[in-house]
Amino acid sequence: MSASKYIKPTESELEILQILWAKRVASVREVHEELLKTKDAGYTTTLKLMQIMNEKGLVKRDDTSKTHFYQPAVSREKTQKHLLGKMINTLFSGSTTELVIQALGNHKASPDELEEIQKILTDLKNQ
Amino acid sequence: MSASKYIKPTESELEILQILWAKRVASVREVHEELLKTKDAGYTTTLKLMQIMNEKGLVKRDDTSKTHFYQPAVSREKTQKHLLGKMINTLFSGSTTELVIQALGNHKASPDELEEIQKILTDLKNQ
DNA sequence: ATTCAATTACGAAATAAATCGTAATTTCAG
DNA sequence: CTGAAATTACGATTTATTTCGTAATTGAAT
Repeated sequence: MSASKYIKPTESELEILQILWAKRVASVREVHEELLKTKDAGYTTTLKLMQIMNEKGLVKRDDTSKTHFYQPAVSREKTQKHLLGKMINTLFSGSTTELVIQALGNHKASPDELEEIQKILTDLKNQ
Repeated sequence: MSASKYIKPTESELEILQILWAKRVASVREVHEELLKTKDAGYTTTLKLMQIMNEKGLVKRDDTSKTHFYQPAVSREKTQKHLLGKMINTLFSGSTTELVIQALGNHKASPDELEEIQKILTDLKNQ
């Protein structure tokens, strides 16, 4: 039973993972086009990053055809959980409540979203 | 009107800021002792980091006496807001709601805390 | 004044992350 | 088969971050 060490994606790697989580699978070209919408880097930079991510086990690569296709190899939820936990510790003195309050305060949510949160909250209270 | 660029603290800098936010003011020695509780680094490493943070404007230094005293020069709230916003964007597709749900789901809160969150939520709903 | 302990200053090295140029490879159209 | 276009491989460079050794400075005790 090996505890398969968590690999923390870097900033750039997260940007790529985000795209892969949305697309499920994509070529370097596709990811790169998407990245260009928000930042500016060369194609080979994206390629290299994705190759490194493959070595690290952050993505899986299908290289049966000329154009390689990449998929996330780490789940969005687990990654969120890890990084959120870390942020709670290093920035909110370990208080989830503090983070939630800060989040709700700064970024307005729609009535629908508030209802959704209310549901979760009610569930938790009734447990 | 210069928009005084936001400086993103690095991981290590955040650890130091956390300590300074709690203590309000501290010497390098004090910060270092505190750091040792959770990590392991040399004294001059901490010193250097704090000197760099001073240059960056992340902390303010009082060097009237031999032992210099440092204070945070960036507010905890603003830093939380920036980094939380960034995380919401790069990890929760811009959805605060998703983050809140994830946070409430993973890290259990006490009844008191749930009440506190409930208050905020009720306020937001009644706005 | 001299010495000692603590501190700061400085610079360099080690490590990590991101970037990109160029060469090699692959595929497909002709 | 051959050439062109696209892609991958590789290595080097750059930039950011962290680490630490050593020298200089300070202040207090004697």
